[in-house]
Amino acid sequence: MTDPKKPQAAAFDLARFSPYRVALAAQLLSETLARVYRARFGLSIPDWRVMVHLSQSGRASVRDIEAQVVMEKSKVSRAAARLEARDLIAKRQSETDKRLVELTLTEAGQAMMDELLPLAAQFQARIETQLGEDFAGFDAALSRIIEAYNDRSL
Amino acid sequence: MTDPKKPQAAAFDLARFSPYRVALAAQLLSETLARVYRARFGLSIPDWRVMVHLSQSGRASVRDIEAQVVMEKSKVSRAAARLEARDLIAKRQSETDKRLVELTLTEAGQAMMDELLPLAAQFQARIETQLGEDFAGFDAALSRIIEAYNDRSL
DNA sequence: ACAAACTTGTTGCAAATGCAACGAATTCTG
DNA sequence: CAGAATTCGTTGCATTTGCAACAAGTTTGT
Repeated sequence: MTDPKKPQAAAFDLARFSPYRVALAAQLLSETLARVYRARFGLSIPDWRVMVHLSQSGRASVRDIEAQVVMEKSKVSRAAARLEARDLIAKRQSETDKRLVELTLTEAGQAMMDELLPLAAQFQARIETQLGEDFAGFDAALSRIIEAYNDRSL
Repeated sequence: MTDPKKPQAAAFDLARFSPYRVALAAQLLSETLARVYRARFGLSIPDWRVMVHLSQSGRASVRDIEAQVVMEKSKVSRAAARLEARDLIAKRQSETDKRLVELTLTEAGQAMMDELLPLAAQFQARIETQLGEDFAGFDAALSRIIEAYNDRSL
């Protein structure tokens, strides 16, 4: 018999709380990846996100990256400054709109991504293998969450 | 025909990269919750995690929380200091091992959790509803990830 | 029983972060 | 077209973070 005085509060268990579990999974995956990025390429996660986006889009402004990669613009700006200092990307003022800064990969940056992206793809493949039949539901759930909470709801 | 010069690098797409998607989902969920914790209770996420753990375990040392809630001990220590200053938790030296600090909820802290936990439970229920049939696979996948990456693998 | 090794929690410090403010550029409005 | 409002990127500032160093306490090995 359980103590009738404690209303049990639905016996809340942090270890079963999805927001906590997602945060934990994200942290573990990020740390694993960050170890590779950092050790082999000297990239932080913001750095890496900027590099990947440029590798995909060819060129992009700070604002583009802010929107598509979901990082504060100041974070993007500082990542870009770091990457430019290392000559991995080039920054130049856009000609059509002089407020915008056009970011592009340099050759060195391109070369780094040629080395890095296969590793990332491999990591992705590994995750899919590890999750097996659960991957589909997992990915679908992520899509729903991302969509549902993408603006300031609740 | 695609350009034979670009090896395509498996056409890497950040938006399909699971670590990125998980990080994004975690960020969105955390922000949503943090808004509630902060606005209604003045708690940061580290604060909230400590409170929840104490609410479950009754008493715990910094090290216990570090292990079970996966937060750096300095983060736990500082959260505990903040919470003690607000009189939401009590800190005292353990009698059996004087290195340890025993943390417990004060009455005020208990009262806060009595108000907070139902909201959390409600949020959890909402997520499960939103994810519907995908929730099972989602949760199973999270378990696998958490288990697989919980030590310094890769 | 004693020294060495380890554990626990706090703190100093440098780096990262979020936010607001800003200057420059552009768009909107009448 | 002029002035107001908006957008863009950077930077200053206060806060948070992670890491290493540390003091205090405990355990281990002999």
